[in-house]
Amino acid sequence: MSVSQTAEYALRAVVWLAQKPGEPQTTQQLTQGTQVSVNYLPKVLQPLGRAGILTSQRGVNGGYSLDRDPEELTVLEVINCVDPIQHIKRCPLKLATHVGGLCPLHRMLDDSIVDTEKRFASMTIAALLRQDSELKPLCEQGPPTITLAAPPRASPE
Amino acid sequence: MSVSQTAEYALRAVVWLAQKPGEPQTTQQLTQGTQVSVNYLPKVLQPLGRAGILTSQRGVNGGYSLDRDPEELTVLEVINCVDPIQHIKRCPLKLATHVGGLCPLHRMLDDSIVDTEKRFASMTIAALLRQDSELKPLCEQGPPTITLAAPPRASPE
DNA sequence: CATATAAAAGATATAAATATCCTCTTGACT
DNA sequence: AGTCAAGAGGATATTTATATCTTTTATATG
Repeated sequence: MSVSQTAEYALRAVVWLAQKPGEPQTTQQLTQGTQVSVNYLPKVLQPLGRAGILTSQRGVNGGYSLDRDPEELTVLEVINCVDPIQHIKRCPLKLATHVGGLCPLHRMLDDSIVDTEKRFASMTIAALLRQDSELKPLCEQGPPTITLAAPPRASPE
Repeated sequence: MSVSQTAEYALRAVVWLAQKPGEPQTTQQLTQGTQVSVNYLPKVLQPLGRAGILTSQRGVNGGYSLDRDPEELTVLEVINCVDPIQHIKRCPLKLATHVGGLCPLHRMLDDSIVDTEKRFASMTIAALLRQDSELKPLCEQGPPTITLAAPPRASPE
């Protein structure tokens, strides 16, 4: 994939939270919504918390909530938070004469990185939600809260 | 990086071989030219051989040589050979209603993969060599063998 | 045909990414 | 204050990617 598994998990979580404004989501709920392992999810969310993208509340009725306006939050920011995109800045071969520039091969590889980065920078979370798609991000078609027609008792696994 | 280390190594090797037509290169020579570990290089080159991108000759005066016209060989082919680019074809969450389509999030991630792929597909090895750059791919300007001659190069890391 | 050379192939080691588990701390609400 | 829900953080496990090492096989050349 173009981004790491962890970064993709982070995006899932942020997109999910953006669809639940004002409703702090517990790890259980996020797991249900994003299909990310309940064990791994906290590890993914912590850097997002430190970066101020989301806030977490402990204790009863706690959970995670998005702390940024989805209109102003870009996909790139989320990715860079958990798994920063690395440019090719110097010649990986450390050739003496290639200091300060890249040869055509590495120039091209870096160009593709820059392009991807631009795409991610110009895409906000809100834009994803707003998209005219048959499919809502991460959601089954029915009301997301009553996914299982069962009480909000998360089933194990 | 946008491509795996192994894929980047493969590109280095192919670019190097393209600059040495008619001169089979031993692992030693390729190592010198590409700075890829002499132990790892064969592992990288073998899939390229199986795919008919290069040929190898054992024994005295043996080595690897490019078996394809650089004008017709794309960066994508080389990459796909050692580390195929994977599209997002199905919803990674396995949502029942997302069969046959991608939600905006995964649509966007896949779009970026497709874009990268297009760039790689439209770039030939010959185009890399032909590029009007100060720097030749992988090569020092002077004779590659005398890398450590120059003293006044105490540039920053 | 013997020998030196060079790649192929397999086995093993190391490092990094991903995932799991367990304990500690926080905070809301009695 | 006591209690319990819920995240934080550390330690560990697993998997995958990367790298190394050793043995085997092919081949040009004397």
